[in-house]
Amino acid sequence: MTQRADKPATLADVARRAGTSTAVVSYVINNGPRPVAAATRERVLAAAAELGYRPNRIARALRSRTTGVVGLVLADASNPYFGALARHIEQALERRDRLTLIGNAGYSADRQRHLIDRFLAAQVDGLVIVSADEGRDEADRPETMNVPAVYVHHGPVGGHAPVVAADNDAAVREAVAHLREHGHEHITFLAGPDDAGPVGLRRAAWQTAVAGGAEAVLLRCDYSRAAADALIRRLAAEGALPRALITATDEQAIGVLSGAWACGFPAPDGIAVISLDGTPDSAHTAPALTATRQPLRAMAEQAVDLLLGQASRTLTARAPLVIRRSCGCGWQSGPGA
Amino acid sequence: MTQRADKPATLADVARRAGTSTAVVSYVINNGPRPVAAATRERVLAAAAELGYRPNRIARALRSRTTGVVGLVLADASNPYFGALARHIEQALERRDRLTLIGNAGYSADRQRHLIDRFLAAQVDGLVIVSADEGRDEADRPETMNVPAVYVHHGPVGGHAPVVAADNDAAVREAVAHLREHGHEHITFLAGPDDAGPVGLRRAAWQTAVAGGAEAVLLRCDYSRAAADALIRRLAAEGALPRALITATDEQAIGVLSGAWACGFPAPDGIAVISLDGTPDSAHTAPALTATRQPLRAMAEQAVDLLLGQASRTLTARAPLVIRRSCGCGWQSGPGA
DNA sequence: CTGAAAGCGCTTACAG
DNA sequence: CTGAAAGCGCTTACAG
Repeated sequence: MTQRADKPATLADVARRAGTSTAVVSYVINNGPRPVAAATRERVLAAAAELGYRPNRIARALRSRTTGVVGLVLADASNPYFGALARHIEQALERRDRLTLIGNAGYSADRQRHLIDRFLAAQVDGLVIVSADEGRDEADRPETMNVPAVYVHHGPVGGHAPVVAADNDAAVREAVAHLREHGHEHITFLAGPDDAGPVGLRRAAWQTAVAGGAEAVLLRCDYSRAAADALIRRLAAEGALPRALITATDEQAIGVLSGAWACGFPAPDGIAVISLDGTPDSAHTAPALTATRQPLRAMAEQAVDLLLGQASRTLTARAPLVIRRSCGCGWQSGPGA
Repeated sequence: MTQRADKPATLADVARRAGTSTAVVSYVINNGPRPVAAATRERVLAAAAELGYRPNRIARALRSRTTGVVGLVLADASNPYFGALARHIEQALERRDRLTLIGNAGYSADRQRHLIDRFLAAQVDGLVIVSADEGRDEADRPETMNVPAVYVHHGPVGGHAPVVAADNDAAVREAVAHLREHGHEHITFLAGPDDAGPVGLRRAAWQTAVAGGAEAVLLRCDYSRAAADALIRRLAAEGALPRALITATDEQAIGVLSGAWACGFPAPDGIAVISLDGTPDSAHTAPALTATRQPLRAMAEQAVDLLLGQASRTLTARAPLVIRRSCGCGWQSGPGA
């Protein structure tokens, strides 16, 4: 059936073959905006099928000023947390028949701004921004440009764009409570290099949760496994290894686990660890990581609905604590076992 | 300087302001294909700057039939190996002023085909395919469609498109040799569920490398951490845990490490492990994973050069063995220490 | 319900 | 070196 032509068939080819006008062909291909007689419709559909007609999205975009493409700005796709988020966002977009343009900003505000400019030049219908650090003013430019934007994971301080993120406060409270059930009084927190982004929120939530309890130590390091690994080794060497630690991110937790193991203080006996960024794969560390499970798919769905105007309310999703072994829980038993 | 207009400036606006034709403006914006007098050029540049002119890539694409967009088909962006590859490919493309459309095929040939169709409809200038399993014939369609394609990590059996991959044979030989230096005679291999993709090549290379030695056991499981973890637990329960194991992928190695730890046979004493997919983060497992380091950035650069016609030869890059602890090596010492 | 035609913003022969 | 104009493949008032 499909034509063996060198050139792909155009709307005009279909119209000619169906003996009608390009307007009518457009109406049936797009189911509107004008009605078409059933008989005509059949002829058009048949002609399109015979010619193997595929609409040229570029031409459509030029005329209708909507591309069906959304730009996704990411800090770093090789971080599994962002990678998983990217996958869910791409799939949510795909379900709504949109294409995803991706860019890695690499934790740099300059690169992020540059990527957004390129996406804007490509006429994206919207922007999904997964930023790790503080969004500067430039992150707000998209609104200015009349392109809808939504932030996932974290948004800029004074921005107008919606922000989709999990409930950091509840997650931190739950982690602190769980470590207390294990009998820990000193619950240390491992934050990022500064209080930027959601990690700042988590740090604050921890501060509040441990207030009134025993003295609480705040640790900081970069978000890489390597940095956390090195920090733990240093602390162990100084005899200052915490007994119970909540890490802001999975990557840090993984570094803590490997560092502690290397120093002879493996978790959970040497150090009890809970992470706040749980991706599915955090189950396969040694020992298995107890972590807050970020509802990535729900976040992606909501972000995309918001972006495409199919939802209006921003609801912060619950991030439940998934209890595994790094906190000190036994195989099947609860705290204290 | 930038105009406060609601509508972005067009080529025609710039031409009007510079008192020239759109053709001339196009020539200066694109540095060709016709020469322009220096004075005219200055006027055009000034006008463009004053109006904050940004070329409309959609219009350009419709006219010139080249979009500056490349489609990247990936098995799964939440797998850190693919995520890292995706990041390098996007950045290589960005350096050459191309945009990257991304899609997750989720290990499904149907979804991969569907994604390629969508990318083709969006008029991509090329396709980068990072396929995990056997590429079926449909993976070859791109050539038919006159869109250049390049496979990274693995290509279909009888395809014409170039394939960029690391040297699996050499990597496997090196891993086997290293475990032998540690005194292991029985070197087990953990492959995927079947011999599809590069893993099949690695399996074959292992077969060859161990031929003539002691009896060699082949294991298989899915590519997830969970599957490898479960396999190891089962083997341990049966008393059939191998003493030395090469895993086809990092994800499997991580699952092996966590499973072995959970069973009381932690690596490297309980089981010596080497992985063949080393990403930078494999350094932060417990114990640190000895692995073949895939030259991801070099692979991405080469793939993109090949795609854009800036390179013609496919050279398989060396994937050196990075010795850490899971093979049994000590802190600073070599094999046997 | 249908058709002829304008126009989206560019690029590029073609003619000066 | 420069300009007037056609045309890329669509969508969509507008007029029948």
